[in-house]
Order: sequence, then C-alpha cells, then structure tokens
Amino acid sequence: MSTPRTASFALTGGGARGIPDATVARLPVYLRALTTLAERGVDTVSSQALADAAGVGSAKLRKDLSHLGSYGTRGVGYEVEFLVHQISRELGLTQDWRVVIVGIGNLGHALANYGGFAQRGFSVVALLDEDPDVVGERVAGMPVTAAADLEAVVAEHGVSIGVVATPAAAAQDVCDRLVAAGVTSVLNFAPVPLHVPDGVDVRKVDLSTELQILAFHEQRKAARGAAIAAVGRAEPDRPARGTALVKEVLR
Amino acid sequence: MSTPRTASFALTGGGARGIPDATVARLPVYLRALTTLAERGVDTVSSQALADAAGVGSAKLRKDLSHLGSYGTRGVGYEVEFLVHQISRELGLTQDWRVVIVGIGNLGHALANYGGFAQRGFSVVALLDEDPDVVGERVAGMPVTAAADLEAVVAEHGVSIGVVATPAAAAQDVCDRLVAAGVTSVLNFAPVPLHVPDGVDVRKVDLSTELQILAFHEQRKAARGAAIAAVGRAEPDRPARGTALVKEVLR
DNA sequence: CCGACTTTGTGCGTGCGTTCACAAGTGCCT
DNA sequence: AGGCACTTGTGAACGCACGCACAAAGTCGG
Repeated sequence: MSTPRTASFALTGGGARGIPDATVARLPVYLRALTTLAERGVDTVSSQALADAAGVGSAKLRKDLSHLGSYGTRGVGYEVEFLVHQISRELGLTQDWRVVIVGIGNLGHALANYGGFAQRGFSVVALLDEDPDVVGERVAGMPVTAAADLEAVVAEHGVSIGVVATPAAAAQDVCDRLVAAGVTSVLNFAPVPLHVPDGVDVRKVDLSTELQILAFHEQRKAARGAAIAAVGRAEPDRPARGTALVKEVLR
Repeated sequence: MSTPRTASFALTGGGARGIPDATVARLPVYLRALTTLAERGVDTVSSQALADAAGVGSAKLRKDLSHLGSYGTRGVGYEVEFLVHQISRELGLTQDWRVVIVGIGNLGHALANYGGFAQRGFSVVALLDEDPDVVGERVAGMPVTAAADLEAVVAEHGVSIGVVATPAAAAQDVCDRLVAAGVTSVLNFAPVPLHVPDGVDVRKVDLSTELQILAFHEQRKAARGAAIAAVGRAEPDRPARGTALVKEVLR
C-alpha cells in the first residue's frame, strides 16, 4: 500500500468497529458499482453479481460488507439503494468536505475540471497558485487565488482536505503550510514523500510510478517469452487472445 | 493495492529471483530519491538516509534492495549511481517503452504534457480521441489522432503500454481494442474495473477513490473528537441524500 | 406446514509482508 | 596491526489479509 499511515487507534467509547484499511480502500469501488447498478434500475444484487461488477472475489466482498454490519438478506442478496446509503455514510460522503487545490499547472487544471469530486460531496472552494501569471485566471469557473492567501482561505472556509499538485520542489513547503493552517488530510500528486505530524493523513498518487511498475511486469513477460523461444518451444506470443475471453466481461 | 494482478508464476529457466510485488511497487520511489540525491552530488547513502528520503523504514528498504542482489557495502552504505543503474535495469527502464494515451480530455491533456514520462524511458507515440473536434488539435506538440486508427498506430509503433483516460462508458471498449491490437499493459484512469485476458496487466489510478479514503479517515478523526464532547446523541440518518447521490454519479 | 434451493455471514488455514534484532563484514583511527 | 564504530544482510516472529468451505437464515413452491 502506498503509505496509508494507518494509525488505527483504538477509538474511544464509541462503536469499536475497526474497519480494516484494505476494506476501506475497496468501499469506493463497491459504491461506484452499486450506483451504476442503481441507474439501471436494479434494486437487488447478490454478492456474486456485485463482486463481478467491482472486479473482486465474492467472498472478499461479503467479508468487507460484513464489517459495516449485517445488511443483506440471506437467500436474496443486498438491496442496492440501502447499501449505497450505508457505504456513503460509512465513508463520510453524507457531509460536504471542503477542498483546496494547490498548484494549477497541467494536473491542477485537470483536477479542477474533474467532475468526480463535486459528485461525491467534495466542494472545491479554492484554487491556489504561486505564479502571478496564473493568479486571476479563471479555471473551471473559479478564479485562481494567490498562494500567499492559503492560510486565510483555509481558515475562512474550514477546509479539511488539501490537494497538492505543485512541482516536487514546492510540495513539502505547501504541505507544511496547509497543515499549519488546519488541514488534516492531504492528497499528494507531487513525486516526493511528504512528512506530516501525527494525526494528519497523506495519500500519494504517482503517475510515473504506476507506469514503472507496468514496465517491470512488461519486461518480465518479454524475458519469459524470450526464454521459451530460446529453448525452442514455439508458444505463440498471444495465445488464445480469445475474443471469447475478452467478451466474457459482463456488462 | 490496488489489485496488482500479480500472477507471480514460478518463472521458467531464468534466474529464479522472484521479486515481491510490494517491493516492486516501492522501487520507483527509491529510484526517485536516489536520482535526487545524485543531483545533489551525493555518491554514497546509508539505508537509514535513503529510507528517510523515500519515506519508509530502513529495515524494509534493506530487505527490498536485498532482493535485487547484494549491492551495498557494510560499514559504508550504497553507491548512489550504481544503485540507480541496478534499479533502472530491474524495472526495465533501460529500454524505451512505447505508450499511447487514449482520451484527450482534461486528464489526457495533463498526461500528455506531463514530463515525468519521457524522463524515464517512456515514449508517448500517439494521442488518440474519438471526438472529431479534438482530433487534429495539437497537444504537447503532438497532433491528436482519430481513435479509429488505434489498431494501426499500435501495430506501427509496436506499442506495449496503453493509457486509458476516457470516460467510464468507453473504457472497456477501448481496453478491448488496445489488447486486441497487441498492448499487454494498461494504465487505467477511468473509474471502472477493466477486464482483460490473462497475460495482460492492468493498474488503476482513481482520483476520487483516494479522496473518499481520506474522507473516511477524516470522519473518523471528527467522530473521535465529537465523542469526547457529546454523549448519547443519536445520529439522524439522512435518507434524502441517498437518492440524490444515486442519480448523479456516473459521469 | 414442509422441504428444497439460494445466498449471506464467518471460522479457519495459509501465505505474504513488515518489523525486530543480531551476526557478519568494512573502514578508520590509534 | 588491532580494536572500534558503523552498516548491511537476513533469520525469525508477528500480524494482516485472502480464500475456502460450511452452517445459519431466508425464500419459494407445493
């Protein structure tokens, strides 16, 4: 996992339900699959069908959902809309989270225009950048604010989540200022590990890291193919690229 | 992780060095830290120093590196430049990987302009889009090609990695075509799980998923604070929000 | 009312990943 | 040359997560 900073503190007097991190990471996937099903008018799903739609095993899905409670009816399945509500509540999507995006470069533009945030209860309340040429420009119908006003913006809107989309060199400094201003969760797109005090969560998204991981497996596959060829076995490079297999996907 | 689809088969006659997936996922992070150190003129690092720079524990780092071989000198540390070379080779970054980006929307633009790809041996050979208004436009100094030419482009350039940055509805279809054309690794930015035949790797990057995970922890922190203040207050269930959420989701 | 069928929820075994702790190796200083 | 300080590499213990397989629970048809 990419630095989940689990914490996993014992939690005080409330419900002692500690949901595993691996499960939490999958809940958004289930939620998306469920909403898609709901749009199609489906009102009940089995764990098997939902698992297929989400791309996981059915046993794993059932165990994940069991951590939320015993929603679901034996012999029938889960009621889609009810489950959507429960997962949304568990993830905290029933309340609005205020977000600022810092660094309006290529990626910052894309993030500001990305509809997926607003759809799920995240309100982007400000776009911040240091470059005077960018400040004042309108992006996604919102004016870009000077980075110098970071503290004021965070305090004024009660921002709790900061998105760092700056160059690597500026990331730690921006992060420190966000945290000092009161932000307690940071989503980091800069290719550097951010250091934060305890109690602050950081998640990292790194585009080139993902490509490099793919390259490793790609090289592995190539090496394996070459080794087989060297022995003389003629195994076709793409055996059974069966259209049947490709089409097998539900959908 | 996000479903690494490891396979992890025993590997045929070659070196039986099976590097754990968790380790592979961290190698790019080490590589980045190392190149940063190299730029500063550092020529030797201890596991402790490198671990700090990479944001991991030193024991984990040593165990990770030990899977590559016994580079590193006891009492001294690791030679930076040598280690950069070894990790690059292991990740397959010493060769050029041809990449196509499909879907030149907000995110596709950002990806096309992102310099981190070319720096690490990834050549973006084509940008593809379905929209006639976008086709022909120049993005990052490269003309956008019609999506209809996907198969021709992949075959002509020997593309092995495809980046899917399309809307969710088109993602599976694009993926199928990429795979059929010969792509064996897919980096998926669309918020749907892609189904591919065996032998093809998929990695998923989902922006809103990450935010939702942060929201969960954020809520946890808030709930913990509130629990101290309030006592036996029953939480109103908020049923109205559910239906609104259901309708808005898929973009 | 009963029996056959369907599907959930979960106890358990297994394997992977992380962490600790230490022996083995290396350079430096006297 | 010899001791000392430092760092790597790894054996071993621990904990988490995954998947299997099954009992519990509910539905449906007769």
